[in-house]
Amino acid sequence: MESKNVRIKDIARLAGVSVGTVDRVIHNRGNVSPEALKKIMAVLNKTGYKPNLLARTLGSNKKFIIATLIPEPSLDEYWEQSNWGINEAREEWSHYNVDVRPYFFDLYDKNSFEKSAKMAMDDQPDAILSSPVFHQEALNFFQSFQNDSVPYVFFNNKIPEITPLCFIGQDFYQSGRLGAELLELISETPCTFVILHIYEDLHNSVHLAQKESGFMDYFSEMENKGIQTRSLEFCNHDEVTLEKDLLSLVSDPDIKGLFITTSKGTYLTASFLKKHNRQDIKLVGYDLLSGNIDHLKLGTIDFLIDQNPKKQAALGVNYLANYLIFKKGTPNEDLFPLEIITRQNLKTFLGSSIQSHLKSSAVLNNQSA
Amino acid sequence: MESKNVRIKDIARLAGVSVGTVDRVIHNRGNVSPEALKKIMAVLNKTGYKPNLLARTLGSNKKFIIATLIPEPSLDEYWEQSNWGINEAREEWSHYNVDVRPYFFDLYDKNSFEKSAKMAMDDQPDAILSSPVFHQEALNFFQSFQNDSVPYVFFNNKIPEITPLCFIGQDFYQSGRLGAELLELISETPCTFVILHIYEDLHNSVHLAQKESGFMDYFSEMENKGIQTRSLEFCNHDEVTLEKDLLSLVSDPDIKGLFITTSKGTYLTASFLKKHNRQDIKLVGYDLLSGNIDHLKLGTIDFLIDQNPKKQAALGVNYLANYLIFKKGTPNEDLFPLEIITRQNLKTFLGSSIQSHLKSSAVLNNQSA
DNA sequence: TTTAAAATTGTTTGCGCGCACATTTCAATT
DNA sequence: AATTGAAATGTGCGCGCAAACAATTTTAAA
Repeated sequence: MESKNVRIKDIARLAGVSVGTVDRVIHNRGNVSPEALKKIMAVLNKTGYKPNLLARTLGSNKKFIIATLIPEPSLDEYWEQSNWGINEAREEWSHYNVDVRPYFFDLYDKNSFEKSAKMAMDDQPDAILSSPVFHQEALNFFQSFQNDSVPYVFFNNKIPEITPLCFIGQDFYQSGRLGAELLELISETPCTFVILHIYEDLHNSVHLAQKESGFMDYFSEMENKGIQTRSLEFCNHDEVTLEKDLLSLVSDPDIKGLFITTSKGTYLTASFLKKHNRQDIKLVGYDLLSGNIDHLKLGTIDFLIDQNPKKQAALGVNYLANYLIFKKGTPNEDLFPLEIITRQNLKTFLGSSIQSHLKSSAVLNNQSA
Repeated sequence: MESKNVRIKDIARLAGVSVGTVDRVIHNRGNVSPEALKKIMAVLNKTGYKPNLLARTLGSNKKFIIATLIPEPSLDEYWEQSNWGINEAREEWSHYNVDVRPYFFDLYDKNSFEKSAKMAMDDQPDAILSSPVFHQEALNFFQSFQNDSVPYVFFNNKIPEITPLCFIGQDFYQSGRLGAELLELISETPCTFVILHIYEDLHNSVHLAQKESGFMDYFSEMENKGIQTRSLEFCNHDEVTLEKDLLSLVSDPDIKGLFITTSKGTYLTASFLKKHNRQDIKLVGYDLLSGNIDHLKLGTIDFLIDQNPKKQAALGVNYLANYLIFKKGTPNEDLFPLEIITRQNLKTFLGSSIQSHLKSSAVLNNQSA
């Protein structure tokens, strides 16, 4: 019915050379005469040779080290979920030739990033997975060893100046448009919508800016239905200041909806609205943090857009591992579908995040589904 | 830093026996003395031995056949997508010891199901993946070889009387609730919502009934906001009859929203609404068929719920392949997250269905992410 | 020419496992 | 005590490949 898979041995026989020479050609190791090369290439093309990845991995006992560099997960639920993803992939690959070594840094301390990055490099990793939340520091760091050709993959955050092997995350612009659409769908016009960036401090906000563009464009493109938009940044706020600022914001009776661009900001705002009994204001935010889940159930939050930090991180490791071991290419970027969470589908997302759908196998197929 | 992975040889050494005996214990082949068993088990547990799946697969040259049995894809866009998933998984596994053999039957001909099923069995497959759309016929068929212990996985459809190795699909009840919620979110009350089952004929509608329960329960649970519900079945309709029935339905001015439970019914209804300029009626339906995509873009359809037929099918193959080769267990059911598609996130779903997120490797990790 | 160095080619080993097969143990039967 | 055979245990090969290693041929310098 189907021909047996062609092996290196078969190639060698057909080309009239030994397996060693074939191996040299396959791996571009040089020291092959032009004639031999030509013959082997011909056979290789004719037979459509595909190496047996199982055997390849088994045979080579080279160990690969993948360093991961993300914010300390114990301090932040979002990064905790990323870390789950890393650990999951780590576990998957642990039996083979891949050693995933996690490094963490303090989300509020640029120095700690540099320190952890240095420690990671001391391990001489073969690849790096990182979420470069500190723009300038990450820029310095990753540029410094670009010539070392240590491949790296970014997730969650981009650095515009640098092109990693792959970026894994969302289409932030479209994400902003989606937030706008969701608010519009559930609100009565005319009214004012506010896009609100609530973040700790210091971290680069390229992706927040993109969300904002999307949000704004959405409304400016449509025929005027009497929707006003405002943009605000609450940065470096303590809770008291945040509450004060939010109070003054929602005192505007035209405001019917808020779009919060950060996951932590989402539940902070939800708590505020709940406390002041302003559930009339619609709220769209990000991610399945426990606080967000609670407020979604309560109805304080109307929609969540899931960034799926766990899956992002796990996929990052898988891409790199496949790249190292099987020389599989990665896409330049892998932008996840924008998943909308409501009260009624929440449960189905929680269930599957435990036993999720990256089910195929990290080692052999990198390719879609 | 980390101990080298423990091998069978190490187990044997630590337990003071030979690798052969360890092998017998690992595979429950019997013929092992109680003392040896005890010692080996102890070492096995202590070391947390995990077999090297690469080596295991490489060494054994047993070929497995997985038969897939679904409706003819050329006649139906939904099943075409399922078939993509099968082919993708088939390709992934083709280099190894798994041969996926697709069989098709006519969605409108029960006899053809029985015929194809028979043909599939003649191949003596080691496992079967199917979507049992014909209730009684599938029941007969799968019961007949239950004692042969050929494992089978269902996707898309369930048969209540039979428990397959795994069911892959949606939580239909919750799916109905989600449809209800989405309609409610975008409509102004008081009004009437209609849940509409439009299907060809004959196929078992257990999952449609569950969607209906969810839909109805959602509204009956909430405090009365003046929402009426109706349920209708348009079955075995030609286009003319369908149009007539729809016309009479939407002549009721209270009707502000429709929930269509089938993918094909969704674009048929959308076309109707478009043609008669009744885009004021909200429409929630199923799946990314091209007609549905068009009408979602146009705004005739407000929300689509994606059943992800491609991913369901691919995952089904992966589960079975992993089960056969690696003896990996499967969950009893794998219910996908209920994905909501709108105009603004549509693009992100289309992009990733081409190059989707079942990225890990089908062969080695079956385990989540 | 002779000879060493370089370039090219061929051979072998081992990765960890499954499985076929060989070997040993030991109790039951003669 | 000798024989048998089943139960228990041990050994060795091969899966396809990478890489170390060995052998051969070619080239260039003496």
